[in-house]
Amino acid sequence: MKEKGLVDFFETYLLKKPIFTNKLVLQSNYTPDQIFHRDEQVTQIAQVLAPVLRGDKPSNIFLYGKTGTGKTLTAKYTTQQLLKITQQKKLPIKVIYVNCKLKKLADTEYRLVAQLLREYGKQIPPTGLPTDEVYHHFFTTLDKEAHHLLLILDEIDQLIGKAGDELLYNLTRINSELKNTQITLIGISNDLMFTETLDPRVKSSLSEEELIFPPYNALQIQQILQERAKLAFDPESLGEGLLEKCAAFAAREHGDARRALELLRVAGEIAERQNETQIKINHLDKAEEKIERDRILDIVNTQPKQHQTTLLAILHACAQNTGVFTGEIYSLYEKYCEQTGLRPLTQRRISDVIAELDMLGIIKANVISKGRYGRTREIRLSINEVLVQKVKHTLAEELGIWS
DNA sequence: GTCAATTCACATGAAAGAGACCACGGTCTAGTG
DNA sequence: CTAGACCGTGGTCTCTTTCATGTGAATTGACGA
Repeated sequence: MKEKGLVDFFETYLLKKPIFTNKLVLQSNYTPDQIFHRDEQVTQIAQVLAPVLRGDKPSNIFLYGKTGTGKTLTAKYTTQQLLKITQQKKLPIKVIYVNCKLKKLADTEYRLVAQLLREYGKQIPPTGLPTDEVYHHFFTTLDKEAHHLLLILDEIDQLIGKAGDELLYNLTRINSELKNTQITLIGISNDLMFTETLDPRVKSSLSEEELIFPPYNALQIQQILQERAKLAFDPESLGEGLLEKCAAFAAREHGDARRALELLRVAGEIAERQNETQIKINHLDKAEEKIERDRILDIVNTQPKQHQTTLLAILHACAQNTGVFTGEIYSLYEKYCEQTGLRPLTQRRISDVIAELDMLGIIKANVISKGRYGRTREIRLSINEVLVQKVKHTLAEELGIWS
């Protein structure tokens, strides 16, 4: 009577006292009514943007800070508050938020402009049109109705990395070409060194105002967690010292509030799944493990075959966590390619693939010079042994390599 | 022993090609009145 | 006459190759003490 068992399960599930009262609050896209420990930044942004209310063009702003320091949140919050006023007073102001990191959405020049046009209700094909034409379309759309556009470009470094800074130059220049409409850019970046790589012209016009978001400290994260936890959980379901521990975890990693919230959410899910009514410290530990494991496995599974093969070669070569070099990896990789019938890529490409895997945090690859014996990358694993075995297994299965 | 030149094994950059995907306009074809 | 199928052209985008240049310290070998 399998069916009966399942019905029972669902029924008892419903009867059970839920741990979460509102899970959405812990999701990263949630904007709370009140922002903590970012008063200074909120006021500064507000001060810079305020002229827009009188119809003047505000300076462009650039927001820096590591992940989870509340940049996006603060920018969204401030513009939302601004919009409340403009709607009351019927001022023609529009805010568009674009996350440039989202693949297939806004990670190239064409796609960004197409995405902006979509915000204005125009349908633009995902590809096929010349970029000039899309720009032209954008210009006429913008200028048709006099208004002021606040354009928030999140993770702008990703966009520039791929599309070049010409795009920003075009955007900052638009204002002189449009008659009725003005654009103010709000750039957000995780990378503090980002503007150094920009064309000086772009740099000076883009970062007329700069704002740095310092990491939260453990106490601040704790308060943020407390406020969210009030909304997200039943007060009794939080174990003793839980939030403190959670905050400490996150503070260890450069004060990443997003991570702290995720940790709390996953810990809650684990507790719920284990039929417990309270989240305890050990759930936090498990949550941390699970997040890391899921992240790595997710990355590994979504990599292209060539990357997977390269990674497998690295995993096998770095058996005792000793450093290995690009050359060794490449010959092992070639062997695997032969086994699976995959066409091997050139060493040049594999060199880049290794660098990409490094960026993803699965391996650690440092360029070292061995003097007379050349220059190469010394590659080490940066995931723990248990996970290595798991990844190896997944990859071997995926690629059909057994050694 | 000192110091500059050499050398290795790649790293790193730039440019260009291949192939997938897509829009658009023109042409062809079959169905309809 | 018209809607839909089909084709060629021209565009973007990603992944890859090819060619060229760069790099940093161990090693080598000339030189002088």
